[in-house]
Amino acid sequence: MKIVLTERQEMVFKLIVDEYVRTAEPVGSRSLSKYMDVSPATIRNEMSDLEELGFLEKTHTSSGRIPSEQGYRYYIEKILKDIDDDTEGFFEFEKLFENRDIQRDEMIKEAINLLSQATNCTAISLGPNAYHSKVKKVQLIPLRDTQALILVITNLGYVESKQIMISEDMEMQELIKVIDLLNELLVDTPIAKVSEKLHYEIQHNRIKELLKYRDTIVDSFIEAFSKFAQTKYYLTGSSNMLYQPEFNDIRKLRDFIQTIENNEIFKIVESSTDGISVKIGTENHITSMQDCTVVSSTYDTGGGEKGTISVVGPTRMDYRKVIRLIQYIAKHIEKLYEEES
Amino acid sequence: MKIVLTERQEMVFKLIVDEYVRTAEPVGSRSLSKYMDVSPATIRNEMSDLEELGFLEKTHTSSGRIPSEQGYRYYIEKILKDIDDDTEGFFEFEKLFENRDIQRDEMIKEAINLLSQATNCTAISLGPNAYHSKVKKVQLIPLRDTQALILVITNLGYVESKQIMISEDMEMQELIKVIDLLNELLVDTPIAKVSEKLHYEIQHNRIKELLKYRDTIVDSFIEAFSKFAQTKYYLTGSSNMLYQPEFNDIRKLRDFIQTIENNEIFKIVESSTDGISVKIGTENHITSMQDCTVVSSTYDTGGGEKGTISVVGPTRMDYRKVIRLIQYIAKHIEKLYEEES
DNA sequence: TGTTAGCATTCTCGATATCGGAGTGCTAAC
DNA sequence: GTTAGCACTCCGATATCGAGAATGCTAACA
Repeated sequence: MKIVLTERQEMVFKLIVDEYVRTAEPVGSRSLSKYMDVSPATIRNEMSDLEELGFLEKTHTSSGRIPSEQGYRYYIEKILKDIDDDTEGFFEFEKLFENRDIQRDEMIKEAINLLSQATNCTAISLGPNAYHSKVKKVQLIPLRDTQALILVITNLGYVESKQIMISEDMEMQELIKVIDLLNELLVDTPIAKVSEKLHYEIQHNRIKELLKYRDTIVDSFIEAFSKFAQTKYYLTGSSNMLYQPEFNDIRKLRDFIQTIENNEIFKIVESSTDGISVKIGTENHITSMQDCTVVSSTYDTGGGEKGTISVVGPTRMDYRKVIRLIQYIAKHIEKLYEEES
Repeated sequence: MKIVLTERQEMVFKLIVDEYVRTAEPVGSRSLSKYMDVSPATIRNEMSDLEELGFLEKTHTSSGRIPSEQGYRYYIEKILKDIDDDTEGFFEFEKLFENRDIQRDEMIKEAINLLSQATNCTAISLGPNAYHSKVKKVQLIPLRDTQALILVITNLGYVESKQIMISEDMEMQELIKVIDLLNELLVDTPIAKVSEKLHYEIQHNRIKELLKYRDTIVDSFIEAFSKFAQTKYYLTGSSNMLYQPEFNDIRKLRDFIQTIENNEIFKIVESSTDGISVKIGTENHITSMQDCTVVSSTYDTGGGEKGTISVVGPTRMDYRKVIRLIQYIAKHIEKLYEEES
């Protein structure tokens, strides 16, 4: 069932959220009365009703009110409904995205830096990994007598390498043949299918040459291929938000740092669905994040891959600002990928 | 001038350091008397003398004693003098280094993980960067019509890449010529000298072909080269040490986290000289690290490059354990590099 | 001369008490 | 439906107190 608030309730609620976000202090009726032309007593009555509806909470019997999780949820739904596309206040970001001299990955990294600064929260970029791009070329480059470098390059420009030892009983001619064969087999194969394909070919004995070096060369290549599957992430700005009053409790502070260092935070971010997702407080299912909200947006790279931009901050964050920024950045990154293809 | 302590002073001092390291509490005369067969009063007299010599401190007029920076310094010098090479208690590490299936960089990373766990401190691995290795090969790999990947490979097996756009007025034949020329010029040139050499050649007009594409291709290559100069680092375990009592003060905790996130901590580690270096408290010149010690050891990669293994922890750390471990790990990494060359 | 017992003194730390301020809920009047 | 007034609650800052753990000093002892 849908709860409908009166206009004045709406106003009281919005004022409380805004004020609480600004000050981190429970909001009392008297301070609200300055913004409305009714008396504190009237506002108290409204507050009492809003509390009964589940939108507000008290920290103790005679404290002011703070928004509840449900309250935030309501507040955010309203924001998501009328997000504008205007870019007011995004000057730094526009300047960044207009810069043609910076490579895409660098640009994403810098956008994350700006995002964490602008929001005073932790900002995270996740993926995309190269798992779904296709093999473009496989190479072997001799470095010294006993050593060579194997290289794998994908159609999207990802590169992985691995050094290998060359024992004396391998002949260079033979090695080159192996590489040629691998190229023949693997070019245009999606990274995800490489291992499968190699095993298939080996089992069916189509490639006798490969077998001879199977243990060393082929395994090394498989290892190089598997590196593509690692998700690339970048996280920054956690120290900003630690100065927020919600982290005045030293245990919370420590637990949060640990959550970040253990990469637990990525579990939440990874699980986010397409489009914008907002996970408030207990919705995160991690104890040390019960006072935090994670806002994420995925972006599409065109190649079936998705990346994610996220902001982690106290539940008491400037949701409008955060959501607008994330959406803006995600769109622009998508555009970067489009331009390249 | 060299201060000589009596045997009993030596004993009192060592007991105080060990006890303080264990409990993080100032050590009183009565608790020491349990380990020595003299009365607390006698020990108090010794303590008083040791304080006058600058080895001990009080936290307030009637508190027990804690070691001073000078005291730690003395204690550490003694440890450094008689480090044994035995590997007692290093079982986990030995197991790791014996594993032939793991690549060097992965092994270093895992050793750093173990190091931070074993010491409850932050462990850091720095470098080596590829700045002093030599160009082995330069490549251009077409990806799509408008796009190509440039690759730079060094004799030590380092690889850097950069994607570039190919405008329509460039001809593939021409590009290949440029690459050939670059190879001719640069192979065997140390990365550090590449930029200089290119500029010299361009100025002296020896390479007309290059000029035509100077803005795009050559600059992109220079950018790829410059990536080699970036130091590679790995840091882990900062959340362990935050639970130590010296970080009970929330401001210290926050400031320390910030120091780590701002990479300031690397300034200290980078500046460490050859062999084992121990920087205690204020020797670090960073306010948020005044209660910390940084222990580092460099290791030699054989190619003129050096890497560093470091541990950052409270001044009250188990110095013997930390120093032995770091030395052991550094030696083994050096061995890994030797085996490869 | 070195060691030790005894004691006044100092300081920390946790528990308890006090008090002003901010805010609420309720009642009664407008 | 709104508002003034008032009793009540709770927080947080500050002060006070006492127990406990050390110390330094003095004087006695071997």
